[in-house]
Amino acid sequence: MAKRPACSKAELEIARLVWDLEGATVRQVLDALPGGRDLDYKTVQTYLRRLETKGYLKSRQDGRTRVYTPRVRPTQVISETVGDLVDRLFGGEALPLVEHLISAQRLSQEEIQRLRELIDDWEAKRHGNRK
Amino acid sequence: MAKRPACSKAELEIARLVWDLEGATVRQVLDALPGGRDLDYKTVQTYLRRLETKGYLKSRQDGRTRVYTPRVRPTQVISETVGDLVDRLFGGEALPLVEHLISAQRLSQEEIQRLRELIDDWEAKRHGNRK
DNA sequence: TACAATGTCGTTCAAACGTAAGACTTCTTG
DNA sequence: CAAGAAGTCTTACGTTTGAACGACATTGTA
Repeated sequence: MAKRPACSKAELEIARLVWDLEGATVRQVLDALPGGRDLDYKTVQTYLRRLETKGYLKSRQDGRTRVYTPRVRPTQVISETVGDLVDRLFGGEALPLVEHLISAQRLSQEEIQRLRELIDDWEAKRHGNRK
Repeated sequence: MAKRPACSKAELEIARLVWDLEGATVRQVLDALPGGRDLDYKTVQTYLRRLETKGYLKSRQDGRTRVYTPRVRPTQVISETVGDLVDRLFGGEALPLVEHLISAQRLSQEEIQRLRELIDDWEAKRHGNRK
């Protein structure tokens, strides 16, 4: 698959918002920025344009405004990004990352509870128990 | 705490090796690079120097060679880096990251097993059983 | 002893990043 | 209708990043 140029941190942040919004205009992205993150309209516009030329988004003109939509699946990009982080920061091992999340209290008690359920499900599925 | 300048992806990769080696020279880092990652001696040297000026490492002269050692705790840096990723890519939610690791098969079956044990331990500790 | 290795420190250099400003055009509204 | 808000597309620009080169000093070894 033709590899598109990597997408930078700031761009990634913007791309995620477009995914979440399932397509968005500059303004919608701007409004969706988390409180505290204060970017200029023009800046967001630049990131969106770059994301398009890099192949992460596509866009269509809707009247006077341009609407950007995903062009590659989010999971794809997430996979690449997380993979890179795991490689560089944990030598390719994913488990230490999860351990970190737990010990650094990045996961709340409820989330850990939820995680356990996820694992249970996953295992049930794993060694397919009859109906 | 006086914030040191962020450390880049390539620098991070090098820093991690220094932590793992618990202090290292340029050559040791070079030798510790994962197969496939082919950097010039000078390049590694540059990254180490930059990591020092950024405050992540310190160094002492040992005879003719310079030995670099950690200056900030690895967990500190991991925390910042992972936190940033989680913010930008998952809007601050850590659980989706773990979900991704599981569904994208970034964790082997054994690791998931191991993870469950970790959670068990964590919970046992969590609602402190007397003694 | 001569010379290839191995080190050090300072420089370089193009590309990518982060963040916007300019110059216009087109709606919207007092 | 006049003026500002909201868009578009282009261009800019200092800083980092990734990756390495040069010049020079020391060392192990044929």
